[in-house]
Amino acid sequence: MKIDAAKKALCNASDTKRGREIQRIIRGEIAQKCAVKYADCDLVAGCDVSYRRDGISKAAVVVYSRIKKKFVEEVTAEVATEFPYIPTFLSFREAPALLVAFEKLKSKPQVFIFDGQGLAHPHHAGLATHMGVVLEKPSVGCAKSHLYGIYEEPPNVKGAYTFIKEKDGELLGVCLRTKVFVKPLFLSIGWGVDISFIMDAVWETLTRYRIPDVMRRADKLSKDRPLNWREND
DNA sequence: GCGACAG
DNA sequence: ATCTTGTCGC
Repeated sequence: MKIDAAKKALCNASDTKRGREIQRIIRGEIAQKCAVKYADCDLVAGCDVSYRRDGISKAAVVVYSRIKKKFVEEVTAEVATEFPYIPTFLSFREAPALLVAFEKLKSKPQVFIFDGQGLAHPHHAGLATHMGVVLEKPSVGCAKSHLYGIYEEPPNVKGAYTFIKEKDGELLGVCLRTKVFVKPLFLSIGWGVDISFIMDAVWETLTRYRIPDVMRRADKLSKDRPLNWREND
């Protein structure tokens, strides 16, 4: 799929100062209303990135067809890791590899799920929101731990959830118990979607594990090593 | 000043 | 995220 050049430029920051400026721009592009209904979507993409000590970042994107009830495409991309991991600046570390992978996609997913926050970010510019704006596609944040927002621990029952809110009460996402006796997930609104949308998108491929299958697949694929892989370089 | 801090 | 050994359980 093609990606707008101007939008791609919002994925690179020389430093955190510039990164914060970009996040302010991203925040300004957040849609006020849900433009698409999950029920009308077919292709859902799960996106993840792994990092190796040799300085390579590997992005993986898997596409699930709701109509066919199966995965229909997988792509990966490796690029040099340029940005360090700094809390609240995750986008600049993961986006470069993800963009290369997205451009390899033959299909056109209508929904993108990321391994991080969306609006549940101090500047409402988490990875999912950031990429949603860049791709101009509905996006969902699916994080394994908390970063920002006020919430309470949901009851120990599968499906139980609580809301994650901004200090002023604005809804950012939900803390969802996907499995009993296991830490809950932190879902948050990315771009162009609402609370029910992100709940449906994650629930769609949730089985016996804590993480939805679409994200587990992307995670595994991003960590796959070539067959002729060898220890010492 | 102190604690928190996606992956 | 990555690294890393053993261990518990179906």
